[in-house]
Amino acid sequence: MLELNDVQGHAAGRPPGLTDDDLAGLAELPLFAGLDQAEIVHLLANARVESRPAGAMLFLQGDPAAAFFAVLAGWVKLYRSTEEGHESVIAMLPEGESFAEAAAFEDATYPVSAAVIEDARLLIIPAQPFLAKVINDGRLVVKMMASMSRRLRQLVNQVQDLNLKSSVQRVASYLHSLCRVEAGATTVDLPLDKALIARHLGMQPETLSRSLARLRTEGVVSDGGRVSIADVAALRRLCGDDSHATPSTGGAGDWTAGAGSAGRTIAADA
Amino acid sequence: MLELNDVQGHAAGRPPGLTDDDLAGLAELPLFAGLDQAEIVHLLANARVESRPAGAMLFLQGDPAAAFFAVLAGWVKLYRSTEEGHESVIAMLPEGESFAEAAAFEDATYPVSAAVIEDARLLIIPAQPFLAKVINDGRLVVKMMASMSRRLRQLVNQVQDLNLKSSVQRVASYLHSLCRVEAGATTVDLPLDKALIARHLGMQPETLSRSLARLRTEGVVSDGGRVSIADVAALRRLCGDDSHATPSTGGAGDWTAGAGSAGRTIAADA
DNA sequence: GGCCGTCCTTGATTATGGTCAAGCGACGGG
DNA sequence: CCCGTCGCTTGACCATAATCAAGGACGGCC
Repeated sequence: MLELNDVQGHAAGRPPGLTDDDLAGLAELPLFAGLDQAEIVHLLANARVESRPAGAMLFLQGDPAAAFFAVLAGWVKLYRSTEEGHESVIAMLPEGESFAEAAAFEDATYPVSAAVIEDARLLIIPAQPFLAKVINDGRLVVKMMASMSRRLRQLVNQVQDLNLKSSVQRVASYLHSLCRVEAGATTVDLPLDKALIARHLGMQPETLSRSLARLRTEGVVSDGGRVSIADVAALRRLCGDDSHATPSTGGAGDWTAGAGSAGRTIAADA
Repeated sequence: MLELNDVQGHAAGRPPGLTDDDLAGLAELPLFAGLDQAEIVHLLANARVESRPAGAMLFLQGDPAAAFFAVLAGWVKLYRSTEEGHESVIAMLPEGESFAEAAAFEDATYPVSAAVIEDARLLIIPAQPFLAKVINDGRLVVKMMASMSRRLRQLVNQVQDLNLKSSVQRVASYLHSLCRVEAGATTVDLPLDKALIARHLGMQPETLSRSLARLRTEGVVSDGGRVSIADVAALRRLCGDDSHATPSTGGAGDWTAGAGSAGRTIAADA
């Protein structure tokens, strides 16, 4: 468990350990988009950078939410688990994603647990000082809300997909979300363990395996972590995202946050 | 479809049709909690009240989100549907709930469709003027974010329940969320059609029926819309909400928004 | 190289829930 | 009163995915 309570210290300068690269990355976060570096550094007074190895717990569901986070490098998962060992992965977050803003700004507890799934560098931002600065700045408020709104949409998608898509369709949607092209052939790299992806898609690893096998007849060939797709348009047709009223959110089911293999999924923002 | 665009008019007084009772109800909304009536009325300049019969559509997924809503009376459902006629009910909202704030404040589109499921009176609040007032008021910003945060938690719960609970457990959780007592025997009234509840719980009506039948052996007897529960504590044990780290969110799986039979589930808020 | 991990796949079996179909009771209208 | 419809329940059957179990590929390590 991290020590989230030492809020004191270095009120002025840049958080120790935060590189120029990091700063450039943060500027891509919806939360900070459009701000210049000086403003960002000002907001991040009290923040700090920490490295955590894969497997490290960041917080448990129910912990008091004193801080929120940004992933500078590596991957983090948000999940819930039952005592029988079953777990539901709510989100897998790559470099360039922030999380737990919503929980932190309330004086509430984290609604999920968070763990590092690939060695990570994290920016840890104590909530209170950050919010004090944000609340009186209209621009920041809008960004903050936009961030939360994005999460809401992701979760709505997740609920809908769990309810009315088959496992094959969910896998197809996930693969489609990894594609960087609209049509034709392409190849994507699975960013993480298949077991983890399976849980994120709400299925067992065996089912993911079988789903990929079934997709082979549709021109989707997976070899290790590399998946080659003969026809992205055909793949999209398999997703079942026909809905009948969704010309909005871009592509397929939008399988959660940072699906893009390299992170930086970030949108230009309003 | 409602006409959301006539934003002009009655910039000063109380929205026409808004009764004292309504105002008292609104003061219970997290969004308005702690504000006096004058402030609320000021915020609601431009808002208006409309009555809609059961079955009326409020907006479709993908429509531009120009306004958000509060339910003054009746019930509204938020849902997604596929062209095959399958639908996933994201939320069922009773009197005293507001919805679509998140979508409206962005210049985005609604991520779900909304329809009246029980004759309703609605407060329709055009987003732009409302937000202009909110953004510069720290108190309101906090409330707005709290509202969105609550929604996030609900959705997280919904995802987790869909992932790792059986249909019987989901029904048990739902029933438990309707209980007003912590232990002992009680009786609850199902606020809506069983078919609707089923879809909200991510199952078919037949499965809901069968789940209730299975619960009969556990002291849960349903007769029409009335369900008598022999032992609430025993019911809670069936929910599977053991997680191993959730002393927080009060009771069981927290099956979405306004579960309380009479509406007014509202929390005191921070 | 040989061994033992982990990760992934595949097969066989089971269980959960969806689908199709029939039946029942309540209600409302002719 | 009869006869619709509607909402709900029940049954039979089937599809999907979970579970249990085994085996294979790969990589690290001695």
